[in-house]
Amino acid sequence: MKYLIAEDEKELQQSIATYLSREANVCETASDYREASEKLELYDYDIVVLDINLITGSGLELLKKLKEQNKKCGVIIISANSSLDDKLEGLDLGADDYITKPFHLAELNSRIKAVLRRGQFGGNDSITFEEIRLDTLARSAYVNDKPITLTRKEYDLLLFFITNQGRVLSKAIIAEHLWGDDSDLLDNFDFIYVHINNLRKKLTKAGAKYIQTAYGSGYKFIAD
Amino acid sequence: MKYLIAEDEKELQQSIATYLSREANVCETASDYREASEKLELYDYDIVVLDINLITGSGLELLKKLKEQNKKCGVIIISANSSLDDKLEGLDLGADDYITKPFHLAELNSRIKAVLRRGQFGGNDSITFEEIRLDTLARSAYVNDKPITLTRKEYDLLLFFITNQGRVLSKAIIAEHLWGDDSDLLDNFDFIYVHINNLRKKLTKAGAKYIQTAYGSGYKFIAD
DNA sequence: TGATAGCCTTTAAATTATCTTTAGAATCTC
DNA sequence: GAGATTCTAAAGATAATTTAAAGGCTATCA
Repeated sequence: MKYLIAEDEKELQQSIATYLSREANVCETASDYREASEKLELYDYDIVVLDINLITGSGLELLKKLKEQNKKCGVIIISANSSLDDKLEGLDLGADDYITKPFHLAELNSRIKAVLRRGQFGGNDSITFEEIRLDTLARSAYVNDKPITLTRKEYDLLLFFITNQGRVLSKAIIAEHLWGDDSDLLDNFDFIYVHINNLRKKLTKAGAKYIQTAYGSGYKFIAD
Repeated sequence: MKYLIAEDEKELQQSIATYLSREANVCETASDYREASEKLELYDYDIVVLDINLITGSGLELLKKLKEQNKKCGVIIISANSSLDDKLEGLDLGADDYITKPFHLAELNSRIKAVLRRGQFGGNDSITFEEIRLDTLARSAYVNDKPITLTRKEYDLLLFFITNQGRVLSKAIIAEHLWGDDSDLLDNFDFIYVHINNLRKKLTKAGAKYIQTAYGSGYKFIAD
């Protein structure tokens, strides 16, 4: 999972980011309207935590743009005052949930989880593809209802594949989504081969082989 | 796609080139003003990554010249300081985007992709010609919505044909665009025959035959 | 109009690049 | 510190690209 925290109060931003980076693979931040807008244009996120009262521009504006571009990421609004108007307008514009300052990080986290569940996984805690089922709460995987044990990276990789089924995913895209762009690894993607291989072995052993190699460009997850 | 990296810090230049050469067909470099200027005059590029602070001459100067020559390539400026002036001036002069040092290679890559999308493909991820459709994100090709598997060179060749439809493309032009000028291959273009033949076979088999031979001058892609 | 030289098509083999797989070292987690 | 996970390195397998070569086609000029 890849999150973006758009919040201009540096301290709050940092504490949110620190807390959530335990949950997400990649947790990036934006400190003003421009940065947030730019990052949203450049990258795909699963979740955006958006402060409505960004100093340099309205979060609502940003939200509007986001939804016009038809991005599929979930949006959770932070509003400073408890004025209902902002919240309602935000929800009208397509935000998935809101939270009012001050709040507990744990609450934000569980709201995010709820949004992910509702949005990406169709209101369900589990997401399925053919005979594969992922329990997103427990982060566990099943093939034909028999559990298979996956490591964290394997689970993340499988989830990324399933949520992007049919699309060719280059090693660069996979690396960006699972490792972020702040890593030393990024001049050498070879380690991805190993994870692909490990995941493939486990899936194949359980009778599910959907990871196809697109020679020279990446991998794709597809039913034959 | 053909990129030029105009950057005089050797190390940075190399790491950019290494990263981007996974994405582009041809990724050439220029280490000073003269070299960059020369290459831009001689060859066509889809993207130029241009350091504004080239030691031996101003990148802005180069940009100005480029735009006067009305080249259609996308330009992304690298600026060392975060001084807004340089950036704004750059954008004024026709740069398509800018990025400030230090930056992540993945970000540069995403910006390039965005510029290409906006510019060359009219803001769209897929590009069509009659019953052929290319999904530029997935690097996959369809004829009448049925997928056809192309190798990397075949895909690149087809994309080059479609984006230059109707125009006679000499083998030299094709070679320059798909292989660059730094190769040993270039005193003998015969290998292009093989790629043309392979691509033709696949397209014909799928019911699309648009590659016409212009005897003695090249090939062109055209509806009958 | 038919001989010829240059250009193109096609196939197969050689070379090169990319991917798979394994084993073990480094790192993280409890 | 023990066990699991993640990453590195390298050898082997597979697919793509290039080379080479034989034969067909096209324009040109006797």
